[in-house]
Amino acid sequence: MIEEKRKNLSDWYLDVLQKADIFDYGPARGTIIFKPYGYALWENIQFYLDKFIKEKIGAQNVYFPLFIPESLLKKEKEHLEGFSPEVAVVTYAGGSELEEKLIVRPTSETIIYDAFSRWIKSYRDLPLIINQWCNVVRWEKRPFPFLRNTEFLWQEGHGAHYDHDDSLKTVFEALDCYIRIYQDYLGIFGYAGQKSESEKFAGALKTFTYEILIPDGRALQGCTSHDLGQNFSIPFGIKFQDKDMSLKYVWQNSWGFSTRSLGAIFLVHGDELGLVLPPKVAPYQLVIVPIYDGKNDSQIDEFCNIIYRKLKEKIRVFLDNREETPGYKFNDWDLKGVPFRLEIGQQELNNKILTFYRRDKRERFKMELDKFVDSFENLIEEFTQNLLERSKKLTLENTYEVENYNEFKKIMEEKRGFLKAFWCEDKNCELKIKEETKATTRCLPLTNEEKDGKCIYCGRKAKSQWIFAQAY
RNA sequence: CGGGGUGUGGCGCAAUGGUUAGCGCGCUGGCAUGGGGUGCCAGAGGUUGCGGGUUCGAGUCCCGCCACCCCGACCA
Repeated sequence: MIEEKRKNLSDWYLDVLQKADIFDYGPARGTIIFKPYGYALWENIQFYLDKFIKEKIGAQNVYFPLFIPESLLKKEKEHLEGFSPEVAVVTYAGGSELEEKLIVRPTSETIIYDAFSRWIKSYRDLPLIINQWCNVVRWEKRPFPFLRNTEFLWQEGHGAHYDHDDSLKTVFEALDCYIRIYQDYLGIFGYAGQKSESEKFAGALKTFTYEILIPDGRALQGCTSHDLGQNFSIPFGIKFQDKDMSLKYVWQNSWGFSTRSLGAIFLVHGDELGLVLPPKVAPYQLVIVPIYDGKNDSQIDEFCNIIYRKLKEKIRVFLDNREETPGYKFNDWDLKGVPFRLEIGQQELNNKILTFYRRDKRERFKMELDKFVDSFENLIEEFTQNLLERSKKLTLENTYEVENYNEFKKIMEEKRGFLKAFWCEDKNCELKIKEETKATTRCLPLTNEEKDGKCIYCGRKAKSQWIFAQAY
C-alpha cells in the first residue's frame, strides 16, 4: 500500500534477508539460523540494551534453566491458559517416559518466581530485579523469520517490589529503555501505550507496548512491559516480612525485548536496493571498496590498508578486497545495508578528499578522512535521526482518525495502517471489529487524554481513542 | 486444524510416457576487465521427497505417505 516497490513485502523480505546473509532456515519448521551478519546485529543491540537494563533499571543478569516442570506452569491459571496452546513439552528423555513433563520455556515467569519465593524473605530483600538473555520456544501456527519464530532470542526482566508504585516505576523504566532503543538506536517510530484486556499478557494486570507500523500497513508489537500486580506472588507464595512484622506479598513486573526487533529494522528501513541498517548497531558501519585500475593496484591496496587501520580504531569497518567489480560490490553492500561506504580508486590516491556514500540517502559526498572520523558520532546520530523521521512520517501519514465504522472498514480494506477511534472498551465490540475488519486494538497511547466520544462500533459512550490495526 | 499450492544439482526453473534428465544463477580454475550486478574459456556438482503400482520403458500416469510454502484462527 505505502510503497509501490514493496507491494509484496513478504517476498522482498525473505529474498533480501537470505541474499544479505542475515539468516538461513533451520531444519525444523519455524526455526532459523542466525548467520554471522545477522547475529552481529543482535549482539550490538544487546550491548546497548544490556547497559540500559543494568544502569537505568538496576537489574542484574542471571540464567535460569530451559526446562520448566509442568507443575510450576500450572500454578497461575490465566498464565497457563494463555501459553498452553503454544508450548513444546518433553515427555520422553533418557530412554523412558518422564514422570513429570518438562515444558520448554515459552517465557520464564513461573520458574523464576518459584526461586523468588525462596529468595525473598524480608523487606530488605526488595526490590529484586533480575534479567536474563536467553532463547524461548513458542509453537506458533504460522512462523515467519524474526517476527514469529518457533524459537527466538530475547531478554526477559523480572522485578519483585515492596509496593505497587515501586513496581510500576520499573514497568515504565523498562518501557522507556525499549522506546529509547527503538528511537535513538534503531531509528524506528512507534506508539507506546497500554494493551486492552484481551490483548494483555496472560497473567498480567496491565501490559504496555510499543506498536510499530510495518510498510504493508500492519502493526508489530515491538516489546512488552507488564504490571503483574500480585497475580503471581500470591500463587507462588512470594512474601516478605515487613518492618511491622506483617507478612506481605510482593508486587511484580516482567518485560521483554526480542529478536523480533531485527525484523522491524529490516521491514521499516529497507528499500528496493535492500536493507538499510541503523549505524549504531550495524555489524559494519563502513565498508571500504577499493577500485582497481590494473596499473596502481598495489598502491591502492596500500592506501586502503592505511585508511582501514586508522578507521578501525573508532568505527566497525570492513575492507572489501574481494575480486569482484566495483559495481558488484556497491550493489552487494547496498543489499546488506551498510550505512557508509568509502570508495578508493585512482582519483583518491593522491588526494586528501575522499569519496563517501551513505546508504539512507543513497548519496555520495566528499570529505577529508580526519574530518569524517572526527564527525563520525554526529554523522551516525544524524543518520539515525533521519531514519526515525522517515519512520515517523510513514506512521503519521498512515494513522487515520476515524469516526464512523464504514470509514473504518473501508480503510482496513483498502490500505490498512493505524486507525485511531473511540472504543467503549467492551470486549464484544473489540471482537466484532476483529471479525469484520481483521483490526484489533493495538494500544491506548500513553499520551491519551480522556474526552467524550462514541464507540466506533456500538455508538455507546466512550472516553478514549484507541489505536487499531491488523497485527503481524 | 480448515482452504489452496509445490516437491527435479546449493538456489530458481525446464523436460508429448521414449537415447546419457537440461538451462540460468551460484561454485572451482584461467585470461581479460575494473568509478553501479563486466566479458570470454574450461570444469565440478543429480538415487527427480519417500514407498508401492501400471508399462517393453516412469521425472512424467495411478495409489499411499512425508515435507515445505501461501491464505485464515494463535502469537514477543
